[in-house]
Amino acid sequence: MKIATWNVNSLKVRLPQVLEWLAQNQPDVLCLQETKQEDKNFPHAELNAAGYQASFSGQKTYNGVAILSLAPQQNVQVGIPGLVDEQKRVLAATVNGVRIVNVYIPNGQSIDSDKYQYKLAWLKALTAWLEAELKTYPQLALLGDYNIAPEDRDVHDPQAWAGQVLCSEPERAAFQALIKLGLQDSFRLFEQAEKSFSWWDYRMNAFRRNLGLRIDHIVVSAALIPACKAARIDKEARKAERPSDHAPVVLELE
DNA sequence: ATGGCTTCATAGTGAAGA
Repeated sequence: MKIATWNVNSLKVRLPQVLEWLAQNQPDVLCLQETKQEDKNFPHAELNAAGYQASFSGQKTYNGVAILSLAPQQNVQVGIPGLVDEQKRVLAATVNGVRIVNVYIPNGQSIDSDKYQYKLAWLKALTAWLEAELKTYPQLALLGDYNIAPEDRDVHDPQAWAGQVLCSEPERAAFQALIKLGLQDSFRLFEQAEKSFSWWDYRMNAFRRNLGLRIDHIVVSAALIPACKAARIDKEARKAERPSDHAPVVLELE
């Protein structure tokens, strides 16, 4: 089973690239973030024709998540139960017995912003929900755009980013709080190249210069660890014409 | 250098992303 996550920064713009990526990679599950598309405009037909079923929770302009899968999805859940949030950032479904939780964690903008406080409160709610979700679904993968670089090695210039949003201690502590639920960052289960990133700014030729951050993750429960076979970031997708600023992250399971 | 690029939105001295 191959599962993946990709912040596509507009599914409308990126649909041809998503279809091409599905054809080339044949994932069992692909979680999308920043679809920026209302549900009424979701491209069912094109994805179905490619062999994929889809659940989705979108809105105009911002946010929006979708889960694409070859196999049927059960117990689809939209949003974090009990959290009042207009922003469409969470979608969960069970596929082949694995609980897939797709998240677009808030960006936070800057540490002195209200959005940063929203991010931290949101992460607290996510963690509380996942603690319960893990009891129901021991085989669980949390995939998505976390908007957190967990360690300095996930940052091209740790000194420049020190204390900044995406790298601040409270955000990293929130990431570790998720890990403490009994989860692991699947990317780090395997040897990886130094300076492996999943996002590069559109500006300043950042991709060509590999000035990036690793902020997209696939974190898995203990029960799934033995099944993990390989993890990688697909930098090729970032080289496309008119790419998303994020690259897909892929985990292969037995 | 608080810029730079891309998207969606509207026609803004734009907003937001990361």
